[in-house]
Amino acid sequence: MRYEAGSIETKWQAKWEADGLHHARDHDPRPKFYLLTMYPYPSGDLHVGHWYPMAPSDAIARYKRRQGFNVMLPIGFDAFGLPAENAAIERGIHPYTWTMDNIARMRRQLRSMGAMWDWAREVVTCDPGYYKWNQWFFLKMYEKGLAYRALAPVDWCPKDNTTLAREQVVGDERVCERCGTPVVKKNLEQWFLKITAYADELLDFSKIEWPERVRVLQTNWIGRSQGVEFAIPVAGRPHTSFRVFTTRPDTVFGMTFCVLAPEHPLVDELTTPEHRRAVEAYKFKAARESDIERLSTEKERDGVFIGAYAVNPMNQAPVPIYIADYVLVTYGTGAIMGVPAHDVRDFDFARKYGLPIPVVIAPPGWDGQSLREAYLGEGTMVNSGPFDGLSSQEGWQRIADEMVRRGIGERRVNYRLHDWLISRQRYWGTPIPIIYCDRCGVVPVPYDDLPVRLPEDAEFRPTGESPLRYHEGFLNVRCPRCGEPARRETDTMDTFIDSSWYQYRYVSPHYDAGPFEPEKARYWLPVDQYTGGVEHAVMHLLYTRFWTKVMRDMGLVAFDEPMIRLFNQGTILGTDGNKMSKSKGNVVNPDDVVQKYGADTLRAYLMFIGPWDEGGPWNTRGIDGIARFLNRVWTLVAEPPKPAAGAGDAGPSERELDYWIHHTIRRVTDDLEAFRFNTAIAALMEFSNVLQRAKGGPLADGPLWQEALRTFVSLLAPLCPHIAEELWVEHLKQPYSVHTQPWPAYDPQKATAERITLVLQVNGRVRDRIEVAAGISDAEARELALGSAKVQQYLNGKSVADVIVVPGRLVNVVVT
RNA sequence: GCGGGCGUAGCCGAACUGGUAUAGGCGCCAGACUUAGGAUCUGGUCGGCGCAAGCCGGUGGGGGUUCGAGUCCCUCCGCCCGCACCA
Repeated sequence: MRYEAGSIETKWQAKWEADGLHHARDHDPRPKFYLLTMYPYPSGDLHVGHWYPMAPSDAIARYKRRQGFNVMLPIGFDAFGLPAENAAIERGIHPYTWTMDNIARMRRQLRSMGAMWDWAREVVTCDPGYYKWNQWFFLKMYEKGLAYRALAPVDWCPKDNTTLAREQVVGDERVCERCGTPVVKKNLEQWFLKITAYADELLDFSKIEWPERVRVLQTNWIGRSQGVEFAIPVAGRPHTSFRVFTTRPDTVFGMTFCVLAPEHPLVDELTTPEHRRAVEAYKFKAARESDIERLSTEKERDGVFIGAYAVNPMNQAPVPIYIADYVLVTYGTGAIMGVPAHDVRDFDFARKYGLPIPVVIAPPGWDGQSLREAYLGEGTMVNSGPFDGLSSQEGWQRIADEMVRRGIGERRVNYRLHDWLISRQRYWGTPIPIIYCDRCGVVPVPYDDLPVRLPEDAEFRPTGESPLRYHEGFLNVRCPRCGEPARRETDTMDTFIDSSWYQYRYVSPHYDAGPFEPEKARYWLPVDQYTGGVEHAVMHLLYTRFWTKVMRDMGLVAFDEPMIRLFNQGTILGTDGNKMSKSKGNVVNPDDVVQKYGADTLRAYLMFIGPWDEGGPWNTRGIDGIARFLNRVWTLVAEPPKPAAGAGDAGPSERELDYWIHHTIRRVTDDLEAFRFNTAIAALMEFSNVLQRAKGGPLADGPLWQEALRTFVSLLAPLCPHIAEELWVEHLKQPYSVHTQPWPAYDPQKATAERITLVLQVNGRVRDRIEVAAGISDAEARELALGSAKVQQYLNGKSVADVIVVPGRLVNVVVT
């Protein structure tokens, strides 16, 4: 009989479901284990890439449960976002309909995997019962000053006449994904969350076990730098100055110019009439091109003199003021001191415009000549007035002290991290619960009025403008304070808000008195193990850490980090080695694979491709190997031994079979513990090959044989849950369910082979291999090695300098 | 440019703290069973020389440490992924 995956899988899925086998109970004496995999976005483009993160995490969940944990493995959908709205604009389907249809399709498809998801905890973020709490959190943050409104540069598409979300700006050319027009920056009033208030704490990873890679990415993204911010007066204007930030106050005497960002607020005021034309032209160019030009690595640094001069506060030297787009308005103060001798960019700039390049930090052994390139290292201060002769490190502190003493500057820490811009000029997202009243100003929506619901009867215009701006019923509202007519905020929230706290909602998805039920949260939280793609390293994974710290400071949770451990799986690629995409025609549809091979085969294949964190290309032939393996497993367990088979081979001895049982338990246990699914499956394949041989021999059908089969099926169960259940219950006649049986334990004694191959080397080269008892003493091993005829052959009269014995492995005879 | 990672058979990949390189799978070759097989089973499969026993070479190149290096150190080459004028 051939193994019929289809009927077996649907049968057990139905029974598990009916028995509530996968429901995670809130009150349970077992230790809890909260395993979370990043929830999927319900795009219409379903492929096997959705299974790749999911199947192994289900195997972990099943393994952990067998280890005695009360495991929660929830599932939900990241349901807000741009593709739904684009479908609405392009095809006239309402985003809600589009999203819910996709979710329905995905639910069915995901269920066919046979994973132990607790569907009773499902969370869908576009449900008002969910996004109500986004709004609640927003209001709480607003009260604490963590949500604020400010003018900010955003990406703007001049053709569609609308702002674009980050994700809508595509390609190296940074164009609008819909019309291909290059985006520009535009200043708009936007809502921000004050993530920078937590920048320093977010740099502390001591309470989590996350991959080095993610920690490095987050650290760089936050980009902490220490320096001094100080004021530079403008020449001839006693009351005008601008501030600059520097990490090198020790170089301040080398300043020969200043640069303001083109968008700096003082530019217009300081520009002299004869330079206005050039300045305006440069500003225009910078606004239109900065983001595009930035991509060319060899872009020449340029700028424009604005006609005004600044005064170096340390030596009163006047220096020209330029604008240049290499100075960013978004970092530091949007202005810098130009010290060409000790900064690469300033050096290039000074060369281009013929500005002097005086050395103020002498490199060790400096000959007094001018520099060929900027010198960035430490050295001795020169040309720096009273600070001459100091080391640059000491000069750093002394000049900083002097600036503080004179009240013109202070020590400062700057971050690359910006506050989180959450406003989206989009319909399909959580409405920001704010009302604008002409009399009362910015008024938060009262908590009792939450949720602010998205109107269903929205009109999606081809221009891409948010329907909320034209929806009279949504827009017009009474001010909650004075009762006069007012307007709603029409922007919605970034969807990364949804994913910042979804793990908390799974704890009590239907709870109505708060984002989650405190008592249950105390039991389940935080997440013990999180898995997902590394592409979220500096977005979602940073935001959710921020969110947790805010919740902690609100008294909602008592811990500092949302997820203790993190694992980043790789990406599954198409048969051509490229990322799977519809346009490339290399997409593998899991439905087809399940139809042809069954879910267990697909699961095992995905885990067998290679290390989980590396991903890899889909290989159509490779899955045939797994299908053959499961067919052999089926025959092995379900069909009675045939005495005639394997006549020439007596198979393993009883001791050997016992060894294989315990050896395999150890290997599979260690591998699952470390998420090494590929080698766990290889271990099972080896075991099955041994069992195959045993089946033809005298051991078949004895008690040890039965134990071997039970062990094999038991170890296979987390990886291939259906076939294991079928074999366990129907053929081995063991109690339902294999998935609730204790994980097999191994006996370390039995897991050690009785006899081993001892490698004999002469000067590190293998010369002989002999089979010996595993427990052989070093002295015995030494004697056997020296007694080996082959070893003797290589000794050949030379004197033995040393004999190195590695117990259980080898003997190396060193001769001279 | 800076940061992180990687390089092992024809292909995907094993190899724990340095200790038999290439487990397991794919593919390929041969055989068995078959009317037939792209089904199934069995055996073989790093390269060179050799009838064979065996010898030699071999983990991107070169060098080093060590009794012993895929693993550690230096250096070069190639590939992938982030960030990219951050003052």
